[in-house]
Amino acid sequence: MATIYEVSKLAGVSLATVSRAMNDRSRVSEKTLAKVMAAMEQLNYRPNSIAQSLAANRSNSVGVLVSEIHGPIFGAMLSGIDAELRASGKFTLFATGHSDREKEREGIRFLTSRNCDALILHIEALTDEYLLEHRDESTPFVVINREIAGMENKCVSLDNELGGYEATRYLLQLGHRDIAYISGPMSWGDAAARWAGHKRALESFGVQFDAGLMVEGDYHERGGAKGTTRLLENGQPFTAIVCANDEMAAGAMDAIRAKGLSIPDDISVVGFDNAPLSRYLYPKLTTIDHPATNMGRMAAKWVLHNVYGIEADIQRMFAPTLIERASTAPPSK
Amino acid sequence: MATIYEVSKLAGVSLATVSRAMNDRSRVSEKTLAKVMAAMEQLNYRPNSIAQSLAANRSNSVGVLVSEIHGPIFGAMLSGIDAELRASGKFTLFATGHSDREKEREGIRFLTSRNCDALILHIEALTDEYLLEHRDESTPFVVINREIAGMENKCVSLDNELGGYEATRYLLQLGHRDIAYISGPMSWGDAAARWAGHKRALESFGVQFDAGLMVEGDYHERGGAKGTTRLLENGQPFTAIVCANDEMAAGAMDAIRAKGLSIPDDISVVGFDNAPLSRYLYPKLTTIDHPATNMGRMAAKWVLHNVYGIEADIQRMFAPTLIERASTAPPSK
DNA sequence: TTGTATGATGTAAGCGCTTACATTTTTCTC
DNA sequence: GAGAAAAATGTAAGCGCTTACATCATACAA
Repeated sequence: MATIYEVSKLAGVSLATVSRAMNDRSRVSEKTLAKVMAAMEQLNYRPNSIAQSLAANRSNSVGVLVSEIHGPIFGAMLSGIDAELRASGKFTLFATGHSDREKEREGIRFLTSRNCDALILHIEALTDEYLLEHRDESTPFVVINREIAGMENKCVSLDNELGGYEATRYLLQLGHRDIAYISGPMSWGDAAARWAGHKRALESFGVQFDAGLMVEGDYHERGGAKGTTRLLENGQPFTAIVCANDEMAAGAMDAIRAKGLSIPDDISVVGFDNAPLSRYLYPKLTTIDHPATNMGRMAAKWVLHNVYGIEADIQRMFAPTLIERASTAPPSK
Repeated sequence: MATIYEVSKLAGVSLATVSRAMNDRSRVSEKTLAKVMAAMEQLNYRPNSIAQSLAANRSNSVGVLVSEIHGPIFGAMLSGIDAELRASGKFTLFATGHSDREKEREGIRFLTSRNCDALILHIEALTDEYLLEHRDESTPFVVINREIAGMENKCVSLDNELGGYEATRYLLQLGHRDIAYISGPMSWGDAAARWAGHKRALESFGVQFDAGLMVEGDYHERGGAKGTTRLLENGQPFTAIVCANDEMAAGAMDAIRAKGLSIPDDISVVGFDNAPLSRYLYPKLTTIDHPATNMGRMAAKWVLHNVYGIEADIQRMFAPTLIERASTAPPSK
């Protein structure tokens, strides 16, 4: 493999000039630039990116830590990150945190040990406090899909409260008044926010909140099914149910059908995330779209802007939108 | 950040000894090792992995090129790769190829430009010829989910023919004899193999293959729906349909229902891949499991073994298995 | 004792770049 | 056309490691 040294010799210039020709063309005369380019071409020269990193003390790579890559939205997220980063010639280093506190910490260490210039973190187990403590450490990071008080400027997140609001508002507008709700684990920020949005929607329509129509779920299909069964057997009637994510909605649908009820004639169902699966449920699920790809892009842009000084408009907060499909209808009577 | 130099000074030994203490303990006396470790501890020394890469001419990172990360099985695949690679301290560099020939080529160049020690390729657009031409280039690679004649030893793949066989055999065993088939694009190796398996199953049960029951699809939901509609309107009766992947099966289900037929009572449906969506279809889809995670792990092991000399058992070919769910039943009459 | 393996450690030359600073060349001003 | 500013180029010192080779210490055999 040709090195910069050979190029400089062939072009009849110094090392420094070749380096400048690559990194800062403005500081090289046109004639020289042409000579250098020709020499590079002739030798099929490819700069050694590792050597560049060492000399420049910048690795041009950013680490991405994702909780579970096979989850419904991480693929989309990673895809957005990759697109944006690659367009600027930055490498994406990938690692998984498995929603486990120790593994997430270890993942960060691992990525950091490769001298990443920045980190994009999609993590669930590490506490806000931990992140706040490390906010000023040498490797800068953005947190994606999570809102941390005290470091909002390092967060790219979804307006979950608004999403929760929109989901319920849609049902209210259809005419529903008895609306059940299955939340995510309430200790998670997004679950709490979605739930808060639900209550705000009820309030704004003057509907009294009924504690008997709410169950705390776990964001999994099983939890959705169990919660729905419980609500159904409670005796408290309802004509619609909002689930704090699509997987629980899938479970809810099964549970509803298992009771011999039909969707949406007897009960309307709304999910959250617009995960791929939501399009395949029967009937297709009305849900709240999670702009994961765009959020991924934005996290990448944040890094490009804040770490590499590349011009970019940063949008921290994303507004989710309702996707109307077939699992909802006006209440039957 | 402390460097190896400071460690050597504090420990009262030379640079070389510290380096050896890190890389090849056997060549350092116990006493010295202890001193070095103590010094490292005291300085909170972390080796600079970039410098190591440059000096050792090995980057300890492997590039992974995936066609579409948000597709149904790539997440699982990447997850397996990451798990295996990280366990050996190797970094995973990620890039996307978007199933486009030029982008895949560019993705390989991009990854290679970071001096990856090896590449794991999940690509669709680049031709066998291209890969064969580059098989002996400086950066070794494995191809995942694809079987290339002439370089089988660099391929980790699924026995698609067997999968196709199993899918149809299952229906035959249930008693079906009129079995429709929607293939993937026949120019793709896996689509052709699945189709071949289907025909072999028919043969082995002495069922005459009927060209009127086969449609070439595109691996997408729409294609599955359109193909099924066509078959249904053909007039040629059938009691079961095999789709060469789950997305087409989803489309097929919609088309079948649109004709007022029921699944599985009127028509049984079998998919292929066991993608997450298959569990959410209604009724839940009987399908062929694609062991993507294990194949990812295996591709990583291939690299660990062939590039880094780490002991590992390599299995090139994976056998898919049938997952029985609710979309299939014996023919009604 | 001397000689010779053997093992432990040190010396120093890179790996292929970037970049501060020095030097040379060009351009501009009057 | 002299002098100064600006632009282009060169020199050389690293960046933080690995590793071939040299050196030194120790153990053991004859």
